[in-house]
Amino acid sequence: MARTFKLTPSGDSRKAHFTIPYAEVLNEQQYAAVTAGSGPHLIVAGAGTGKTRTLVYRVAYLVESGVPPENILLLTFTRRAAREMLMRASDLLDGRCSRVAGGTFHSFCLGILRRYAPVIGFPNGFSILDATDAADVLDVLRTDRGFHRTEKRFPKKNTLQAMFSSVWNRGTPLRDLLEADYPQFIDFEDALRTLAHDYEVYKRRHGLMDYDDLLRRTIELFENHNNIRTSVAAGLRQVLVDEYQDTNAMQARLVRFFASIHNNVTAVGDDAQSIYRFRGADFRNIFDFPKHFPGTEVLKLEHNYRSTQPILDLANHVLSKAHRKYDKELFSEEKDGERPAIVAATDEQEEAAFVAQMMLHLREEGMPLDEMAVLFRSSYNSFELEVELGRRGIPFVKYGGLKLSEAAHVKDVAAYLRVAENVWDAVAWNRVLRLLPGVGPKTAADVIEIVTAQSDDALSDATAQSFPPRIRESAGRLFRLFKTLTADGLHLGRQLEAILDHYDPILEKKHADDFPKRRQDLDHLAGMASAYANRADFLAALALDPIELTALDAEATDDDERPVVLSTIHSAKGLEFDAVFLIRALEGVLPSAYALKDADELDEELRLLYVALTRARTQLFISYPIIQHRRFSGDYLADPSRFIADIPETILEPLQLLRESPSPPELGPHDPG
DNA sequence: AGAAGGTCGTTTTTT
DNA sequence: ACGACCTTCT
Repeated sequence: MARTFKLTPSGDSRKAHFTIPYAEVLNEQQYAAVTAGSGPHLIVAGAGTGKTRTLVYRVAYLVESGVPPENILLLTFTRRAAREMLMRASDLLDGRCSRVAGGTFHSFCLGILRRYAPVIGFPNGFSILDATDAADVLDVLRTDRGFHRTEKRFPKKNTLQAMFSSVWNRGTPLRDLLEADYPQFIDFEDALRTLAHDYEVYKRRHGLMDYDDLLRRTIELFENHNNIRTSVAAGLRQVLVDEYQDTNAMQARLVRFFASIHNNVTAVGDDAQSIYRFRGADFRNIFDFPKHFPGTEVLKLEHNYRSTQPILDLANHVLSKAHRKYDKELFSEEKDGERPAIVAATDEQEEAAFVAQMMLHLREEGMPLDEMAVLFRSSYNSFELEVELGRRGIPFVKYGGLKLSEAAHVKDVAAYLRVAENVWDAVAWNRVLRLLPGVGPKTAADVIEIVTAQSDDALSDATAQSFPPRIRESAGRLFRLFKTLTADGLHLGRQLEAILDHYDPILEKKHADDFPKRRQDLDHLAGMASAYANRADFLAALALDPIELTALDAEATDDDERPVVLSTIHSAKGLEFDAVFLIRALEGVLPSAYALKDADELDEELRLLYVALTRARTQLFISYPIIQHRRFSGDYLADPSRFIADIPETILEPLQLLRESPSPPELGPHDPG
């Protein structure tokens, strides 16, 4: 490691003129965190204590203290979070914070790798594989090796992808992972190693990186090329990390690299809100922070400004039931407020009717719709409610459902762009070739072999002529499309037009039933594309920025009233609302059926509930259906979640639904007395 | 042989 | 609504 020599600020910058009255707008603990000096800092912040606000002000403070914005890095959990925080910081300082670098670990690493990829044997224009793409590659390799014809059941593509991803994200050797989580596949250890090796070779050969590669290849780059590590870290005078409790070992490692020159890190997190264990996150990371950064100053934020005391009473009560004890007790300045309510509905439809009707009631009392949120464990938990809201004309957006970028038609269009960007991208080739009539797995594989074997002009006419006669014509048209796309200086919007011309008839044939809806999505996509400077940026955004499908719909409807939010609890992290409805509080849902046998996993489900409850400012409703309709197993009686059973009525108030007979169901007012 | 079409069983959370 | 798997068509 290079020797370092620290310059102390000169007299001038020390007397920086501050335009923001920090001491007046922040409480004492926040002020201490915002104005903390150099060196490593860990801010342990409970839910609703102004964590985001503190980070925003710290960014502004650093800029005002004379740190150039481009030397500050703000790492957040989503790119949306980074954008919002930097916008707020910029508002505080008339735009001066807009040049702060911000984003997710994945997007920041992507930027580094784009620059240095050739150093580790990848093209600058390497493609990014999402989890589905990665699984598809593994499926091809699995078949090539003949593992689909084993006597005993061999793991399927999605399982393989999950297994290999866990090895990296959890830092567990394959053997240990198999013993702990996949004992049924333990005999295949050697075969799995072979497959993992094939996968590495394949990605390198075709210029592909999956999500995990973005992190581990950056680590590899820093480890093997000290000069690159030094030059990147030298430009990062301040590193701020949000949601530190949800980082995994690779991310913690990256933070150490980023801060390895200046040693100025501010990490913010709450161990009680760690909810990404399945992705290798470990809340213990947050306690290891002081070990990794000697001399860490630990600061705390404890005053809750978000929720009323009755809501915090429930949250505290729930958390106290955790296996592992948290020394955490949230207190609010707002002592009054309504008790959270628990509602037992007869079935999912009644639960949906209750939520919809209570929303309309709150709206009549003056609460804006976009100050209400419905939270749930899994994205499909809201299907009945979506129907009900549609019936009543209540606008909504849904976060955490199916992503636009994961829809088949969007992946198809992206595949054309990917081939244009990286002709060796076999995954994209496979996709576009399979769209041609008469092309299945075999023909596609043969064509990919021919194309990727060309060293210079892969898209030449000669290449096209070597294809089987039956696809020569359609492949020729495909090649002409790629010629158009790669022509110099063709605007991205034009490129999408060319793709849609080619793709339209294919889409119409493939999805005759819902062609107009899908076509509309693609028009949105083309509209979004024009905001990007080039193909690579657009493709990166598509791969790393989740674009929710219904969020697009909401923009399109141009309604004057902002919509209600429907969200998975995971996607609601960091958000807050006046009223929160938590639906499907059932055994097998929250906690998930997958988590029932492991104490650590159960604790994570409980923290998930804790996160959901602490999103609420003044109103909190928990509900569950007594009878669940299951499409396959028929109706059955469900048990309320163990986490909310047996809570004293002084903390969680039962709310009886009264139905006016015969129908439609009419609901009683919140407080009948 | 390899593509296309039909049927059955199934759904955690995300970069 | 989607994938895995099986059957039928070219």
